[in-house]
Amino acid sequence: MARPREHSAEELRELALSAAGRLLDEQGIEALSARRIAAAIGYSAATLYSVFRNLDDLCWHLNAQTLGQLHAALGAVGGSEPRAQLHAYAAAYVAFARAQPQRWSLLFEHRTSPGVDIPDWLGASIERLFERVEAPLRALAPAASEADIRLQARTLWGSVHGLAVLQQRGKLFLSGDQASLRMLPTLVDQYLDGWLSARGELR
Amino acid sequence: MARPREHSAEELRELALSAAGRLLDEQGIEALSARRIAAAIGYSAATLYSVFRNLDDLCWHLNAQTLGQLHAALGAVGGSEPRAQLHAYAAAYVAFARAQPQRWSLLFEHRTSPGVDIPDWLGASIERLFERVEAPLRALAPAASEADIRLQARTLWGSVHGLAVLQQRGKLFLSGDQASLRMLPTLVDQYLDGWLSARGELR
DNA sequence: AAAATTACTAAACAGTGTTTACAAAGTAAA
DNA sequence: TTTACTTTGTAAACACTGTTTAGTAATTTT
Repeated sequence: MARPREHSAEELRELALSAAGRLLDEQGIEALSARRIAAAIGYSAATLYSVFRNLDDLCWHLNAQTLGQLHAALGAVGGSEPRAQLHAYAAAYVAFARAQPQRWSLLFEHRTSPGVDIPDWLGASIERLFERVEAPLRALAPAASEADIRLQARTLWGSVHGLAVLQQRGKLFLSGDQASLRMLPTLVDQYLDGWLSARGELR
Repeated sequence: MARPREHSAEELRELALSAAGRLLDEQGIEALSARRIAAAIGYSAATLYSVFRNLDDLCWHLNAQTLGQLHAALGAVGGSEPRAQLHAYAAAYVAFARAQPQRWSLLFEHRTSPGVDIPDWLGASIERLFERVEAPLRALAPAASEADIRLQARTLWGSVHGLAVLQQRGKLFLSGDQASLRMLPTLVDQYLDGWLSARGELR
């Protein structure tokens, strides 16, 4: 009963997100402004506010996309043996951070206004990252309690994450360039060895 | 031979930094604007640019202060046995991140303009963090090569850093509140066990 | 044809970092 | 003492930012 939309709300969201993703990849976080995103899809900045609550909201949706890509990347690693699977996960995780530096840093450095919490669906998606790691851990130590598996998964993955963070901060922290490549298997192997030997399941 | 300064350049830097630190602690990163910092010390924003290259530069100096505090906190941990010392370092590191959330996140999340690298003196101060960890590691495995010690120190510290990062991102990543408290000794112990048992030096 | 409804935007507001032209204040020379 | 010089510090401008609002233009319904 009134002027029809140029694009549906869904389409608009999609357009804005893909334009924002392109801007992010090509020009970095600084380029993510309402006016620039809008201009890239031929709309005015104000229109974005009809499909996103604010720019933070748009960033969360961008982060959801990124998490999807990360899940896809992790899903693609072929795993025969559990330990090899964990190595592959860790390598894929760090490789993703290296290949998508802008998206990855938006994912973990995007500061929301104080008091505003991360949306639930995003937290749940992050939780799934940890769960991925739990399966191989269970296979490695079938007798371990679920609580221990959860703890081990989060500890191991958190520490892998730490290496990814330091890798991104790059030259400042690690002297050599391939340093993080050597660090990663060292971390995973030694951590698992320590865990399994304590459990008497090392072989 | 001209109008004397109200405060010397050194004093001004000092004043601005302490005002900025106060703003940061009390109102968060968002409050770190040139006009607000300047107003807090009774100057205009433009005056800040006579003692700092830009606001990024001011932030780096703030980060240098923070690193100083962090070094002090780590220096205060009494260490008898090497393994206990490493535990104490890790606990102090994570405790610092928890006690000074704003300063800590400015330290690691402060995005500099692309192409602008972190100043050398700041990188050197970060390097000293790693070196702190090397000493106990050397004591644990006197026969280990220097290269291995360096690798182990950076891997272990990087992973501790990862847990600190996830702790700060808080509720989203870890369900329980004291989860990171249990994760930390688990990580350190298992990592060391894995390393030492591979070297045949575990006892 | 008139009325109603919706899509979209221009413009405003309050803020940001940073630069620049300038006034004010003091010292040094005359 | 007056003039010249030098330096400090700032107001104001510029080009941005996120966000809101008032209003126009386009379309459908009556």
